[in-house]
Amino acid sequence: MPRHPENAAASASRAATIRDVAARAGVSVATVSRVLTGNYPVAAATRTRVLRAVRDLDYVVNAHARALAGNRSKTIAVLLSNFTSPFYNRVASGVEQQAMAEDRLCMVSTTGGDPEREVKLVETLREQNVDAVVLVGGVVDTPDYREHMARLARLLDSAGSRLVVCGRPSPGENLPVTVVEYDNAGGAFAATSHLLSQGHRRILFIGGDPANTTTRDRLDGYRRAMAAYGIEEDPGLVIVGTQLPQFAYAELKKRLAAGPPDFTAIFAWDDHIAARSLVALRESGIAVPGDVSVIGYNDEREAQDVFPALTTVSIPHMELGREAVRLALHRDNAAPNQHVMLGTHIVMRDSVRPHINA
Amino acid sequence: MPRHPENAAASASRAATIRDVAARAGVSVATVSRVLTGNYPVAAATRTRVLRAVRDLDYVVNAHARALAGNRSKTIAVLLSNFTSPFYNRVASGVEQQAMAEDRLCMVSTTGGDPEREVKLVETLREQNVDAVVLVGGVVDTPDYREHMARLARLLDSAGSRLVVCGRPSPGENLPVTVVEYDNAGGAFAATSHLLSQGHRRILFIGGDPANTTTRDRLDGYRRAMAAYGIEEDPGLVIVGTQLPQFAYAELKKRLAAGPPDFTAIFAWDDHIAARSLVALRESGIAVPGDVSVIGYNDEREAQDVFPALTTVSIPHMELGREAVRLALHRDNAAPNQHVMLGTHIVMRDSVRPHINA
DNA sequence: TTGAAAGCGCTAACAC
DNA sequence: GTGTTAGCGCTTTCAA
Repeated sequence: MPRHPENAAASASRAATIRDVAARAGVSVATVSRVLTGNYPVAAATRTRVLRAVRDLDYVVNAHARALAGNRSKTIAVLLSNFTSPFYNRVASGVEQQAMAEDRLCMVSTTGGDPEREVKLVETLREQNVDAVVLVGGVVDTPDYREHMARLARLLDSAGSRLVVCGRPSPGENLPVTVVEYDNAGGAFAATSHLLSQGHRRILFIGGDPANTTTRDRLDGYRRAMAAYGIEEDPGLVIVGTQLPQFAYAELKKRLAAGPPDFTAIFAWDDHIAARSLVALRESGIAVPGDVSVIGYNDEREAQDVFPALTTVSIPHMELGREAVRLALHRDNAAPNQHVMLGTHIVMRDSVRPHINA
Repeated sequence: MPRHPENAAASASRAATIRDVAARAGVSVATVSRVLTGNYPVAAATRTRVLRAVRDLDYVVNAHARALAGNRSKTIAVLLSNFTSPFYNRVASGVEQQAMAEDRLCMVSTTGGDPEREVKLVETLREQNVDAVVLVGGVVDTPDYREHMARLARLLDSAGSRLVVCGRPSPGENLPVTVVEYDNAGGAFAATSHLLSQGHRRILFIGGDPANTTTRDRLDGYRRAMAAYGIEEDPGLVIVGTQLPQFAYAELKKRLAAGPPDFTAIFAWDDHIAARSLVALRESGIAVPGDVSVIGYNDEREAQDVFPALTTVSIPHMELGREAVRLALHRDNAAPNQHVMLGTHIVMRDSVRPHINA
């Protein structure tokens, strides 16, 4: 039994198309299209009729047909290493915010930190015809990987899309890629300098995967600050391995079990590691900041809730994401590669105290 | 100057299409399509030639054309209230995991907790022809909102898509919607009962927006547990308002400044609020769990890092997300509405101690 | 100001 | 096994 057209939308087995709208409004599909895209003058009366038909039929354009017919797909893709790191999420949040402001949809996927999977996802995103692909976070930087990135950048570029890397170094010069960094090494330099200015000389660097670019840069800042104070590096004061908090926790416990700390301050790779270090310290009967000072990185919410509240390095996460989208969408075709670096700053709380007997 | 076809991919202004591949492989587009979708037998030699052409041209299918030509778009959409809540992220993580396992892309957007924006986003997602839309997290449940949801469910359904609500009550019976809940009230009941079994009688419930369904359920569990112990409710022991940690912090400080605590335990709306409560308590010179016990909800990573480590209610976040996708994709058309409820459990740590002088 | 019609790139009958 | 071809729903010339 045929249904009344009035009821069609609510129970139709097939979604309404532009043709249905045109028929109902008594105009051509072209006119409907014009009303909907709004890029062409249409008589007011006609527009009203079309709009009414659209409402009556619960019509929405088919984004795929629209994308196919020439327009881009109006989406920005973000690739994170995982969903559960507040750091990445805040960047993603910034991306999403700006994407929305620029009338784009936002698509988030995770790579699990696996470069291979990252490459494969970019392929898939290429299929989607996205406006830009934003890669967030540090990575293991091998020549092989760089080569892959370079290829992806060109591929995306030739498809009218854009590769943006956010919080990681450029995969190379003269590539059609947008780089949005924060001053990672600078933040580490500042954190270490802060500790040094408080009289600390034996500063333990803990956490992070040494192959990771983020670790490399933070370690670099740490070393430069030490050198600037004329302190030669003690390799025994650098504990790296993985960026898992439990790694740092276990290492610290082991070290503290072996004897009293041979350091007066800790520069933790990030706030999670700092938080777990606080626990290890407390369990070993060492007071913070009484006996040992601790400084973190990232200024995560957690930093305010642990005891004592963490002094840490704040990164402009959201702004990183926003800038990524802004740059990718409004790029100047004359200048193929864009590169900006955002600053960081220290947030002082209660986990650092001057060291007197230096 | 025309380029060599060999170089075309790297610098073409136009991405390769299936026709280019067909031409290069010396076959028809249909054959290329068959090789690519793999749903039809093709001679081995032909397949090899096609695959080579694909590689040579850096060809990837146009997802929009494919979606338009009949297939669904192979994407799952997730709507969160925000990106920065670990709770939502873990659910999103589960969704993404399962989506990937089912060979789907995952699209995440945020609503800022605004029902109106949620509705608008679902519209946009409808344009995208997604396989399913997963709505995560509690919401302000008004009749108006329910009506909207019902409409969206039908709309999505008629477009062959599926609405999944995750961690919030069903918008109504007999609707083509999948509901994946966790036992929110049950968790609150267990948490409160745990406190009661430890001898606590004056238990402060703190945090949450009373209009929010999550708050409603947790408060319900709290009350049922109190009633089960024959304790009549003291409205002065329920502090609700917003789910912002600073709200709970400020309220608690105010109350503690006015005099010694008139409660021996706190049931915090979530772990963030519990963490901030810990800070407020510490600042007011009240020992935890010596003077006051605290229990949280969600078992966020933070729960392990604060001092003392929080006893809390664990929710199967990831499983919630996975189940949402699983159900949405493999639904039985005969049974329009699906509904599952996952259990919660208490994780005991150091923030609860028996209350002696009860 | 509006309509007709030619694609966009792909899949899936339908032929051979 | 493989090729031909008719759409999928939309945008956009080109005409009127």
